[in-house]
Amino acid sequence: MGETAHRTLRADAERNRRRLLHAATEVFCERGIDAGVGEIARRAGVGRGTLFRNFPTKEHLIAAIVVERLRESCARGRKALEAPDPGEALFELIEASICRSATDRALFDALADTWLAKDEIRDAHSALLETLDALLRRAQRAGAVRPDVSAVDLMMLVKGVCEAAFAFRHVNPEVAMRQIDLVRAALRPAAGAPPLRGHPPTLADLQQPAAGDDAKARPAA
Amino acid sequence: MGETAHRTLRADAERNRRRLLHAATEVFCERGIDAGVGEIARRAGVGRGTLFRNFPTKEHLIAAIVVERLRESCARGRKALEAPDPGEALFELIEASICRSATDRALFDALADTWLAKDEIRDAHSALLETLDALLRRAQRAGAVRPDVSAVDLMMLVKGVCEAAFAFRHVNPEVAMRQIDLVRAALRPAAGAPPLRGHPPTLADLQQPAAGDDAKARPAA
DNA sequence: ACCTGAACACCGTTCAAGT
DNA sequence: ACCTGAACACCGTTCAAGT
Repeated sequence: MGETAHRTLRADAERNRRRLLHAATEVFCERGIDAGVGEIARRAGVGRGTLFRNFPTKEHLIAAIVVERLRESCARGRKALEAPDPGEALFELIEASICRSATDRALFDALADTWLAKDEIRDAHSALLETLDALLRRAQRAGAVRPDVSAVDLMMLVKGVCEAAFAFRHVNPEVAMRQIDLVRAALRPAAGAPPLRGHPPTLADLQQPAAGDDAKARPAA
Repeated sequence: MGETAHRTLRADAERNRRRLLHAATEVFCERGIDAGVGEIARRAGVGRGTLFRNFPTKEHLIAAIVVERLRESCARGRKALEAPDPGEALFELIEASICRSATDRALFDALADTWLAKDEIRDAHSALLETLDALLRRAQRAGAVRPDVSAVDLMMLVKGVCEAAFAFRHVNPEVAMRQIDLVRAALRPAAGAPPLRGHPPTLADLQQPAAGDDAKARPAA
């Protein structure tokens, strides 16, 4: 298992795959996720058929990008584990995530049940969550973060803030900073504040095979 | 100006319009926003053409639903202004929003610049924000909420939490409760905590005509 | 093996013909 | 005035023919 697990491709095929991923990242950032696959293929300099040879479907192409971002984020997290101040290491990672939310938007979009159903994404996501958990526990041991929050709680909070910050990226970049400050305040060890209700959600909670899709999707009204 | 500003429709037309809105709300909740307009028309018992006579485009149909939700939410906010405890009135409204996020998802999706560009949505959104502002100031005067957050800060934070809660609605409903508690902690008047950086974003900040679309949409990479 | 673009199916939208 | 469904354009996906 490792980097070259994907059975070796012909040189030109490998190059096309990389070009497609690069072009797709660009195009999705510019025109949004609904951008046509035709433009992606054109910008990558290949035929439309080649896109579907490398990625069985548009969703798979998106998933590949998401996995890339998840892995990068995980790597940043592991580096942060070596930083001297446990609290600041965690907060700076959060801050970086929020600031990168323009480009990493796909990352956070992927943390919904639809996408987590995909195996590769779920695996990369688990790895990230474990790293986040290590960072969080370290910060908690140092007394920088309240002890009752779990990594899943934190991930959800940050996901939300990132999406909100992204939605308003054009109108006022300063609000992102303020959201970060609010997250810090939420995580601060509370003096007389009540603890979080319920019990801390665990990684396993997120990995129940998404019950929806066609099982019990009927709404009330 | 008022409720019957929309010039009177023929009886059957008015009925079709309502049926379409109802069917669309249902279908979007079940199958998501990408559900086909064909199914909506079928469930409403009208031809596809009728849908486009009432709503010039699928986006307009969605916008109509969003405006409905924004108005409802605004009404709940005004009612909360009359509740005795200023702090709890605000927090309960937030809690209600998060719990309704499954059905009100469209509401929060609409608080991105793309949608705020639409006049009707922007107006309904302004009204909601003004109500929220009144609730917030009242809670701040009562000392229940730190004085440096603005209604826009709060709206963004809640939007994020709602979307995160929605994304995990199937896996663990308890996490929503915990997110609410985190929001409460973030808003608590902080003892020795640093104030939010920058200056409080105002309603006007959100209403700059979204600069994007085709002006300066070029990304870095 | 892999690439390509014409062909297919699907969905949002339009419009000529109906009442 | 309003309704309808066939027709159009567009986009994701497939596949027979090429190298």
